[in-house]
Amino acid sequence: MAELDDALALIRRGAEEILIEQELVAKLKLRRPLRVKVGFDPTAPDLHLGHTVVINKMRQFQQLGHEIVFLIGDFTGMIGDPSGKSATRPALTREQIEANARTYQEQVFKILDPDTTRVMFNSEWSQKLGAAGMIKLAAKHTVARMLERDDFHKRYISGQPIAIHEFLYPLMQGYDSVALQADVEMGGTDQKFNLLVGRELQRAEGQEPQVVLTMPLLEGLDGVNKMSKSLGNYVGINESPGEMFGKLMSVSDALMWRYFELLSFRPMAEIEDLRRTVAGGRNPRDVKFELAEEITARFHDKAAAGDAHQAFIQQFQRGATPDDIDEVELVSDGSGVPIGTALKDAGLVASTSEAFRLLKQGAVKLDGQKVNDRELVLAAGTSTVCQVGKRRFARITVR
RNA sequence: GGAGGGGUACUCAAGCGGUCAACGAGGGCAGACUGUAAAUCUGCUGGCUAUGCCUACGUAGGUUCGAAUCCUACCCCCUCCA
Repeated sequence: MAELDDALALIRRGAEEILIEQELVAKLKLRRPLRVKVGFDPTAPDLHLGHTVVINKMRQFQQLGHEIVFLIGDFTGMIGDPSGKSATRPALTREQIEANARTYQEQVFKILDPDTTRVMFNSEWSQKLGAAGMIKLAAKHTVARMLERDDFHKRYISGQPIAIHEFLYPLMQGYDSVALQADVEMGGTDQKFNLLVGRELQRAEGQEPQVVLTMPLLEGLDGVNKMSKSLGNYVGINESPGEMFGKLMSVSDALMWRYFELLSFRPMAEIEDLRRTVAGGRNPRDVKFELAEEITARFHDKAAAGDAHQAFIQQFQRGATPDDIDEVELVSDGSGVPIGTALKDAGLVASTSEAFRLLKQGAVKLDGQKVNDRELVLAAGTSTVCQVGKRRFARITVR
């Protein structure tokens, strides 16, 4: 039974909740590959590390020999998951959805084994359901039950709008589980309600209900809010090695351990060892280097991660200018470009007003020299390394 | 269908005829301190080479010397009744 215990330990790692764990144990004992379903919205193929938490868990199931279904919610995508805010979703065309699906796979197969991952689209069965089937499905749930869902409840009592079609989302997602006869479905904790609906619908169809496994929502770089693109506290998996490495280095020491648990492929025992060395006096920064390098290497390669590490040390520990800074060429009428305009046009600041503000605050350096004169003009024919704050650089050449 | 409440900057939230580019909080950015950490302190936080001008308080009009503030219509949201 050691094998079963190991499998269970791996599945439990980082998981928020497993409903119902006893059922999972029973399923594992069957010694057959379990069908593990995870749904993805086809609208946002721009993945960040937060999304990879669940994908990493998929990978673990895959390593244990189970069947992974990567389900693209092209049908449910038309509804739009109500979990988020109330942004109206533009209807996607078939081509867009397929393009997004491809982008997904490119990104996701950096983590998952493409050979043993089944990619499916839920329109395959949802489309056939039709209006009649939809009504039948809707009859299986009550408004009161729907309002139990936390975000519906909150929106309801705080007077936020809830559109009727949003109620359909959990039902359709649950129907996916019925169609697939899923053994396990995973998602973020925000998905818990939807996942549980799947259990009920399966039961209603006489199927054995799926086990629901929720993963925590990864905290973003600020350590407070969940990682999301709109909050700007994310690390995109398509970002450059330098960006990725730098962003990972900016997480707090406390958050670093969370990232280790949810993002690193290292065994937990090894992570515990690292924790002990830090408790014993090792600089947490150095451990963070290891994390940043592992993650960067995953989405790029080992060499790139090493380079990013070196560049990081150069830039921040030695205060040097990074060597891969953006080159910007500005054209003037011969009289040069005023500093405010130059910084704006180079994309270092959003507006000349912001440029002036930052100048006043001493955040602007030209060739390493702090400047604060807003009347300054970058002369034609010169090339200047401009720095705004600690991280924004550009070499501005004026012609 | 009826009655009432509400829509202010990234978010929440004041303001209810001039002193409002709009209090306050959060967030964000910058500076100091550091390990580009966290915590803390300080400043900034609509645009325009600017001691001024322009655009903004749901939308469109109107009243007024002057409107986020008053009036009219419209749009959107919420609550209660049906």
